Amino acid sequence: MAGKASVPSVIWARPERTGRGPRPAFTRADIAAAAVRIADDGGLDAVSMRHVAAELGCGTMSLYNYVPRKEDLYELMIDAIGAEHEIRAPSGDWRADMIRNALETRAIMHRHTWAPRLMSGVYGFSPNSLRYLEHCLDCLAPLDAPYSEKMELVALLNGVVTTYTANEIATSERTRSMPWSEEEENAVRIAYLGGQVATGAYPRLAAAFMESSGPIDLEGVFRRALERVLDAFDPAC
Amino acid sequence: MAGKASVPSVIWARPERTGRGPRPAFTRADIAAAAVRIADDGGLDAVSMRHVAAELGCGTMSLYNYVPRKEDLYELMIDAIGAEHEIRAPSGDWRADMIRNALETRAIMHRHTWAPRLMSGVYGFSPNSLRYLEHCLDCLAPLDAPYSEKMELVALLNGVVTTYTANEIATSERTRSMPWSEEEENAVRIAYLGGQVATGAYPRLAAAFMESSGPIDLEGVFRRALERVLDAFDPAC
DNA sequence: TCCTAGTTACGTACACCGTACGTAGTGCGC
DNA sequence: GCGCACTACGTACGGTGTACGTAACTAGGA
Repeated sequence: MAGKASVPSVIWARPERTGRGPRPAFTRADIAAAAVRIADDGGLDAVSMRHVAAELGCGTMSLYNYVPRKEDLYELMIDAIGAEHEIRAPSGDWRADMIRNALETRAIMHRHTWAPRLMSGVYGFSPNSLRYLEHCLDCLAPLDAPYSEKMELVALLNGVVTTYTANEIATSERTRSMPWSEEEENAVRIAYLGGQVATGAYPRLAAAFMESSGPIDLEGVFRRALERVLDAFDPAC
Repeated sequence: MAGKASVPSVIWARPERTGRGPRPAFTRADIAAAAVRIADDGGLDAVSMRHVAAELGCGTMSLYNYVPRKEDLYELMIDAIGAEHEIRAPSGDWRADMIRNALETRAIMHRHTWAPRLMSGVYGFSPNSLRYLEHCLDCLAPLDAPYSEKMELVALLNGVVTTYTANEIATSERTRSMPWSEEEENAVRIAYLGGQVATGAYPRLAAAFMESSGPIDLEGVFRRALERVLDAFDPAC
């Protein structure tokens, strides 16, 4: 009556099995693990329903019993790597704990370089996401602020971690995938960017590039950004 | 010798036309405009090489003369909406100027809701990106800091704008696309999330949801986040 | 001036994608 | 024990990006 999908579209809202008919051959964890394995070596584009089904050793369409749409498969993948967060008791120093959490998230994303691309299209209420969110709130207990503000902190921090790490991964993959890497860096930055700057249209950019020296320390930039975000929530600042 | 692609993969590094053979029928701007038009009504998934070619009134494979790979089409799209930034002379108040820039970026993204999804896979040195970056550095002239720090400010601010706006768009599209919108919100948040919380496994989350009241003011949250990030760079704080 | 090399234009073809649909087999709840 | 809900999966359809081959065209060098 209301269209094709009369069932909640969020996969976490439907039970894993209902207890009728033959028992399912796989768990969601199995499927997620297979998909993650494929994405880890082969990239996100290698994750297709056919491919995942083959990895599991079943027919393509059988997968649709477990995962109604491909988007839900992505959801399972995000949840699966969320399990890699090592939850440990808060130390009492909320800044240190949150920095640790952020660095761990970054490490996970570097381990699964497809993750940032998925992050921005996903629901965010998977079991492991809830677990991680709960843990963050736990770490933030010493901070005297309403929960709404703590939620904003977590959201902001996660956003910064995601965008920064996405950038790191993008640049690293760009230079890795090119056979000319060094030459490309020169050809583009000098011939094009340098060419643009030399037109005089971008005087401040030109000055900025003059000032910059040597390769930039990505982790340093990342940590500094974290500190700044945390500063913004620290009453002691 | 070195593989299939012996030409720089960044589209901005190759000239728009080379002056031999029949003159091109379209400019990059034409192509970008067509793609943006398609994405605006029809979503990003509607942007296919065939579709864009049809919109331009040419054969599919002709498009490949202008745009070697689809990824480059995305690059053109991002650059095209970057032109919507209205560059105006800095006011002297760098905080106000940067907030204006951020709000404008947010407005552009709300006008082109597919933009955030593209942002994290794109080179970032398109002409209009350079123009915008130059403008930001211009606005930041009154701020006494090295260029490296100003670059970090711009990066952090852009990251925050992108993630926040992406979230806004994601939630708004989720509730829009569902016929049950209100029911879904209840079914999921109460039946599932509430169910999870009721297990007692997430005490802090439970407390947070108890505390939350009424719908949240998205723009308020956004502005607050901006202010916080700027605080972190303001020597007067 | 003509020739030729580099471009544009574009149709065809291939491999792959998500998934709607139909059919067959299976085992729990009544 | 019956029936129904579930699993399993083959086939098929309409779509995708793009490699390749061919024909038309035009600017630079002879």
